[in-house]
Parts: sequence; C-alpha cells; structure tokens
Amino acid sequence: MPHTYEHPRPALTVDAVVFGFDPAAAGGLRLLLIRRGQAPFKGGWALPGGFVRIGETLDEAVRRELSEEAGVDEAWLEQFHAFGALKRDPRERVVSVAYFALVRPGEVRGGTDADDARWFTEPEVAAAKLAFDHAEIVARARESLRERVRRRPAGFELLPEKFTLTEMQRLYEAVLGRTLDKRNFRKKALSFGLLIPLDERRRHGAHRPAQLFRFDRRKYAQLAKRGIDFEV
Amino acid sequence: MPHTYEHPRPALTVDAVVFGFDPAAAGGLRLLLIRRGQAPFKGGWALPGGFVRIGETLDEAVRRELSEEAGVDEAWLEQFHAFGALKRDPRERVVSVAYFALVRPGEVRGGTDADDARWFTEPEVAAAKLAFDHAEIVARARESLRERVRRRPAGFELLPEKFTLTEMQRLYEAVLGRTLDKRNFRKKALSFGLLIPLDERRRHGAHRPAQLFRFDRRKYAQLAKRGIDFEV
DNA sequence: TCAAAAGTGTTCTTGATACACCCATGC
DNA sequence: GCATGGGTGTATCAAGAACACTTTTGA
Repeated sequence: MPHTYEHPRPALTVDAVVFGFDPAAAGGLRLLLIRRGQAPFKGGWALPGGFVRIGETLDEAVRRELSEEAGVDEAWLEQFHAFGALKRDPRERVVSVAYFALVRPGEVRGGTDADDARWFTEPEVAAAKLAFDHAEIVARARESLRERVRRRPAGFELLPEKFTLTEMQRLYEAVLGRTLDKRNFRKKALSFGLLIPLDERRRHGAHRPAQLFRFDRRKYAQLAKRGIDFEV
Repeated sequence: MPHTYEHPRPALTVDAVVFGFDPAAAGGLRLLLIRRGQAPFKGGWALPGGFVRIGETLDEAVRRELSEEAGVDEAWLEQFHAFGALKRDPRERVVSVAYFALVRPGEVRGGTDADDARWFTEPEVAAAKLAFDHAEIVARARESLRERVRRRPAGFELLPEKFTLTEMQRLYEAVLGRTLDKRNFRKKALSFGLLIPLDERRRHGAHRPAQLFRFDRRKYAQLAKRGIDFEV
C-alpha cells in the first residue's frame, strides 16, 4: 500500500508523567509539569510531550521531548497506556502514547525551578487543573506505578545513589499511598539481598546516623533474568 | 495549531491478539489469525487489525476490525502495549496499539473455519511465522494475559456461560503454563464466592457428572469497585 | 539529659503447598 | 465390575501482620 492520505489520519503524540522523589522533603512523590506557551490551555500546566516524528521510535520521541521540554536527560521510562478519546485535544484528533518516567530530581537540568517547568506536590497537582486529559493520564500513571512497584524494585530510579532504609521506606509509602511497619519493611527490603551496605553513614541533626546502602544492579539483573518475583 | 502536514506523520493502527479456549479440546489456548490477502506477507498469517479512523476511538477501531476481519462481535478487550519500532511495516512508518481479546470460540461468526480466518493452537502459531512483528506482539500479549489473570478473574470471558471447575482449572493451567493441584484450585476458586452452583450437571461419557457453575458478575463488580485482590 | 531518628525480635495469623482416596456414572 | 473423570480434608510450612523498646547522636 502506497503512502496515501485517502483518509485523514489521527496525529500521534507521546506524553510523560515524570515522577520525582526528594527524600529530604517529606510528603510524597512529586510531578514535573511544564507551562504551556500557546493555546489551548495557554499558561496552564501540562505533561511534557509532543508529536512523534516519522524517523523515531516511541521511546526516542519521549526521550527527546523530555530533554527539550523538561531538561530531563536521564530517566527510567515505561510505557503504560495509549489514550485515544476523540476530543482529548480540541484542535484535532490526537492519540497519545503515555509513559511514566522516574527521575532523581537532582539530575534535572536547570530551568526546573524556572517559570516554565516545575515540580508539583500531589495536592498542587490536584489544584492545578491540568490541560487536556492530563489529569486522567496522571491518575492512570499513578496506578501503573503502584502495580509496577509491587512486582519489582522500581523505586531505585527515584532514590539517590546512596540512600538509607528510612528514605526507601518513605518512597514506598508515597508510591503505595499507605504507611508501612518499619521493622517489617526493613526485614523484607534486606531479604532480597539486593542492598549493599556502605561504609558510610549519613548524619544530619542530633540523631543517630543512618546506615547508607546502594542498590546492587548487577545482582538484580541476574535475578530478573531468571524471573524472580519481588512482591513488596 | 491548524491541521498541517508540515511533518509526515506515522500511521496509526490497532491489532488484536484474540485468545480462545475450547474446554472440550485439551491443549491450551488458541489464537485467531487471519490470512493476508495482499503484499507484504501475502498468504501469510497475521493478527486482525487495521488503521484507526479519524472519527473513532482506539477501542472502537479494534471492535470494528474484529468484526470485519474476524467475525468477532463480542469480546473482552484490553489494551496492553503500543508498538513503535521503525521498520515494523516495510511499507511505511506504522505505530500499532495492541489489544488482547478474550472470546468464546462458539461466539465467532462463520468463516472462522474458512480459508481466511482460523484458530491456531500454540505450536501451530509457533510454526506459522507470523507477518510483521506479530510474533513479538503475541508473546507480549501472552505475558500480559498471564499477569492479568493473576490479579483478577479474567478467564470467564473465555469460558462458556456454564462451566465446570475442571474446565476452569484447565483454562488457568493453559494461561499460566503450569499444572495446578486440583484440590487447592477448587478451594481457592470457591473461596472468592463468585461462582454460583447451578442445578444442572454435565454428563458426557461414563463418568460421574460434573457440577456446573456460572460466574457472579454482579457480585464481582461490587468487589472490584472496592479494590479487592484476586491473586490465583 | 533530652529530643529525635535509627535500629532490632518474637508471636500470631493467614495463606500456600503437598498429598491419597472414595464417588457416581455408562458401558 | 471396571474404567473414567468428579469430588473431598488435613497437616505442614512460609510469609505477612502486629507490636515496643533500646541505641546513638548533637544540642
């Protein structure tokens, strides 16, 4: 079949729900949103994303958009759903393939505290009235992330290279939306044998300093290959 | 932004991996494939699917294609992944949103034993050398179905309205790819309280006749709303 | 010496697994 | 009466949930 335009075609975009986690600031996951420069929804907040070019894969398109629009060059990406409602973009018919992205907030290039790209807490997101159907996309991304995290240790893409077990627990609590028992969590977290204790401790304030760990990527890759389950 | 063609756009299709299960014929799930009438891959076997029209959602597009190409008017559909590799279609750039579909083989309109649409067993699929990247799509669909079935009782879309516990067990064994213990399976299957025993029994051959059940959709909808887990 | 976060074990309950025999039927 | 698939119960083990106090530090 030749490349014809006998029928008009839906346009194809990608959108990214960028999650970040700051272990210092309590209070859950944060979301990276960008301010729209044009109508529709001019001045409103939206997910980074844009049209898929003819010479790039979906993954490449998201990475490019994340870099261009949000200053994010390193991210763990996972596609979770395609959104195809008829009127989701008032201008024309657009189908969007949505990804969630996990980034360490520190790794975002400048501009993210600027006027056109900013981290939002969950209540801020709720108050922000996102453009298009982006609120729905975010809701679904949260759900996918939750399911994802129950099956494999995904959260390490959100934690700094060195982290404490308390930080890790806070992250899991934020993703799962409920508190976890400290002792049970530590037992389980260590039981996988994927956390390497470091010779360092983190001290901040007048407390007992916490043991630092890093994630054993090598060992995880081996286990994942054999299809191990990581229910948390 | 007006409807411009300043950049060429990837085309958008949907494809469906149609699973069927015949409780009588032992031997796992079957897949509905259609024979291609044109190049490329003319005469080869492929998934039902096609271009998304400008005035229909993704779900509507799959349903239309399933009806037109495969004679399937009733199916449980679930979107599982979008495939966007550059050369997946040799003619032009095509991104495809893939669904898996669960149907009762009996509910397929004629023509499915005809020349251009047929049920394939798993080994037949493996031998058939599917068109495009459809083998990859099928592999991923199997995986998604397996994960899906572990979380909620999805299989009832594959079983006849009235079924025996042995049939249900066969289905789960086919989906999960391993044998299950009969007593443990029955215990668990009944423990959810979603199976309604009927006053009928099925007799076939010189055996004790089996109790028939039907699925309690109403009750399931209530439980699902409250977010109950259905790990099998 | 006090405040604040880090760290640690045990009991109980629940669900998963393993396993072997009798039952009802048609031929 | 026998072959065939239908149907049932219990004991063991592993994992999850609940739960409270001591330790280390800096101020």
